[in-house]
Amino acid sequence: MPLYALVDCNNFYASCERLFRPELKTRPVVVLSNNDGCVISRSAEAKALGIPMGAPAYQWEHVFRKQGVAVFSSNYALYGDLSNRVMRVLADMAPRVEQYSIDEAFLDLSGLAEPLALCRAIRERVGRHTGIPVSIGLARTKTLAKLAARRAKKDVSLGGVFDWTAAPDPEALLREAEAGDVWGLGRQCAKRLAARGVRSALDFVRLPADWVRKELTIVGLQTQLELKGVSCLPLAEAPAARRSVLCSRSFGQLIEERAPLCEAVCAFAARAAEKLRAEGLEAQAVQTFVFTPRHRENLPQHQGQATTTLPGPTNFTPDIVAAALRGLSEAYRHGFAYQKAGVVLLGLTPAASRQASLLDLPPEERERRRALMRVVDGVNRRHGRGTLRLALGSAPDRPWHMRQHRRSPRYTTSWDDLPRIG
DNA sequence: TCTGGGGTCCTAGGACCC
DNA sequence: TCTGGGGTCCTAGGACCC
Repeated sequence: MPLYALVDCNNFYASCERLFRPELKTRPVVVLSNNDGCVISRSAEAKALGIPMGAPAYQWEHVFRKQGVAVFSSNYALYGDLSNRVMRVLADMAPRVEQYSIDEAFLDLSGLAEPLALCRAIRERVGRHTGIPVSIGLARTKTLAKLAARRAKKDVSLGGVFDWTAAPDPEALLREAEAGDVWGLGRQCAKRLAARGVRSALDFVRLPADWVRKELTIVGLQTQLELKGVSCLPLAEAPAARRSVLCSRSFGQLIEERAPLCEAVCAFAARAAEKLRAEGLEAQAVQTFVFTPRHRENLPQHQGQATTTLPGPTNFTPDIVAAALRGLSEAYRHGFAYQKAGVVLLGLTPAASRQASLLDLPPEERERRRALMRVVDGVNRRHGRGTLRLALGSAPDRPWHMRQHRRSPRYTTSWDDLPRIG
């Protein structure tokens, strides 16, 4: 019988910020999204203040001040590094690990003699080695393991680990879970289910399978089976090949003019190409998009999108930037105030297994370009992103750069930011 | 003044082919 | 008079996740 554990870091970003600021241990902590836009992580104390996930920061400033909430801009260098440390502990202790997100991992514990004891040991060691508190759920399927971990997090008396397989009355557990809390049943789904009188996970399990298949597609049916204890989602140890690379930002202020949009798109395309090279990939197509703000109906709305196919797979920044700018001239309409733009790279293939083509540049020229990109990437790695960049005007301190006023130091990944003692 | 960014998968519909 | 059917591939849009 299959057996899965889900290891979930508690309030991950907030916990990371707290690690290097022990005086915040009992204070409410929140972490804001890019652009300091909305709340994306909350400590238990912040949740207790009623600050919801996704809350726009400006609407809660008064609460932050009055309640002494410690507010941080997101610091992905820090979170990524701590995530790696957590994952290393898991890899050391569990036979098979699937990193599911920056703060979660599934473990396959099928056939182990003492899975519950192992989970407790894992929780203890992750805490001791990294300082990050985790909750662990143990169950026959991934979907049930998610629910179990949720329960482990909510009910402090469980000591951070909950074993669904040992529950005397699993139906009662499903009855207590809301349908919308089930992994795979999102907001739209929950709304449609509610209209049919489905409130709890148990209600959902009891729906006729053919109705679920028809109305919620194969994905909904899988979720239903998983809740019944039939495992449909295997552990994915090797990460799936990446299908797209995206770089997009909301601007610090709205932009109407073409020139600053070009600068932004140029910077996004260059950053996306950098990611591509870091993973040894090439792209076959470049998509550019622009959006006006979603939340302001009084402004004229426009979403533009255009995809440009490249003559052959490439990760050469100038080619990708040029394609992105061609896309922008199609996507852009004069007279709209844009709030966000982005570049997506599609049709990804490994650079190493490249198909030769008649349209290819001569080998010397291709090698010259590769060498150029190697130098640019090397300098930017050592001296900071954007040290070397195209001269299309993507200078720092532009109006489209994001706000990030409250970022913590890069304690663990930058020598200059090492914590000082005394 | 002010509401994130980065991914995946499924489905429907059209183009194209034989 | 009468105008197939089945397969594949691609894309756009929508839903989901963290």
